Amino acid sequence: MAKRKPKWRSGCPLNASLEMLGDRWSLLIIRDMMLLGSQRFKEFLGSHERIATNILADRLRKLGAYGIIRTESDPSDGRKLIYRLTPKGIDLAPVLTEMVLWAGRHEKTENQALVRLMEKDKQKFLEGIRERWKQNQTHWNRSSKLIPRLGGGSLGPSEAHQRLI
Amino acid sequence: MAKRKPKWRSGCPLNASLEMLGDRWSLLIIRDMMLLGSQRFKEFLGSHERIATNILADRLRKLGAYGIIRTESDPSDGRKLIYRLTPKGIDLAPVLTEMVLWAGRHEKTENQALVRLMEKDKQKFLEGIRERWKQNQTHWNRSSKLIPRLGGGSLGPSEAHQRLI
DNA sequence: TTTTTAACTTGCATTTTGCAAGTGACTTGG
DNA sequence: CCAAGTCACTTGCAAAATGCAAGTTAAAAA
Repeated sequence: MAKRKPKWRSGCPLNASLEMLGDRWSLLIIRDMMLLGSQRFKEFLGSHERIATNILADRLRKLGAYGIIRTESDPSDGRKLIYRLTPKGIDLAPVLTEMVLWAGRHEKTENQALVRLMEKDKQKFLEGIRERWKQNQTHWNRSSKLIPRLGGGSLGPSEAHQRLI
Repeated sequence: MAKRKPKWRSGCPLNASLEMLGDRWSLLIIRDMMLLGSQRFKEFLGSHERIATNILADRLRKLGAYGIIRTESDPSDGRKLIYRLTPKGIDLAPVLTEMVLWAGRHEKTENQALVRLMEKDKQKFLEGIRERWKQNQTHWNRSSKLIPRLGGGSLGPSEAHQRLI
C-alpha cells in the first residue's frame, strides 16, 4: 500500500489556509464571487487584474477540490457553468475583509469607500455579505440577475464594489 | 523621463495585500515573529514548514521593502541581525487570526487550543498580541530573551503557540 | 589562530506562471 | 438547418519563481 504524501507541509491552521489560498489569484476570484456576484468563467476574466484563462481554470479546479466553491451546470444553456461559493467559501468573508482593511490603512489604494464601509460597522457588513449569499442560494433561478443590496444605508456594498475592481 | 511600471496590477486594496503577502511563506514568517517572537534568520529556519535559506532571505528583503518588518544589527554581536515587526506588520494580526480561525473551522488542523483561544475572546487575544509587541519594542535590550505572557488566563498564547509550528 | 557561527549567495533543476492561439460542445440568427 | 458566434476551456512554449545543496564572508569563540 503506497504511502500518500501528506496533505500539508505542517498541521498549523495558518499554513493550511496558505496552502489553499496563498497565491496571487485565489482570493481575487473569491472577492469577485463574494462582492460582485460573479458566477461565470467570463466574468472572472473581466476583472481589472486580468487573470489568464489557463490560471483561472486551474484555480477554479483547486478551489472546487478544497470545497470552497462548487460548480453547477446551467439548465437553460448547456455551454454555461455556474460557480458558487460554498458555506466554507462564504466563511472567508472575514479574512478578505481584514486584508482589505489592512491595505486600506497602510497603502494608497482605490475604493476607500468600501474600506470606510467596512470600518464603520464591520459586523453589519459581514452580515450583509452573508445575507446576500443566502438570497442567491435560494432564489438563484429567478429571471433577474440583479444582486440584492445590503441593508438600507445610503451607500450599499453594491455601489462600493463597483469601484473595487 | 522613463515611465516606471505601476506598483500594483490594480488599485484594489485586496489586490495590494495579495501582492505583498500572497505567497506560501510571507505570512508564516510573520506568524513566527508575532506568535513565537522569532527575530533571527536561524529561528525562521527552525519552523516546521522548512523554508529554504534563499527564499527566506528574499522574503525578509521584500517584507522590509514593504515596511512590514525592519532590520537592526545586534550591538552585542556583529554577525547577528534582529528582525522586528513594524506597526504596519503588527497590524496584520487580525488577518492572521481570521485565517487561523477559518482553517480551524473547516480543516482538521493541529493546535485547536490556539483556535479556541482566539474564538473565546478574539479582541482580548489581539490586544495581548499587540501588548507583547509593545513590550518587546521598549525592553528589547534586556538580558532575558523571554517573551512576556499574555493576560492572566490559565492558558496564555505562549503555551498555545508552542504547538502552532 | 583555528574553528564555529550567523546570515546569507550561487548554481542548477524543477515547478509555476503568463501569453497567445486553438478546440469542442452548444446556441443563435437567418 | 446550417453558418457564425459563444462559452469554457486546453495546448504549447517562454519566462519567472521555487527548492535543494553547496559555497561564501564577516565576526566571534575556543
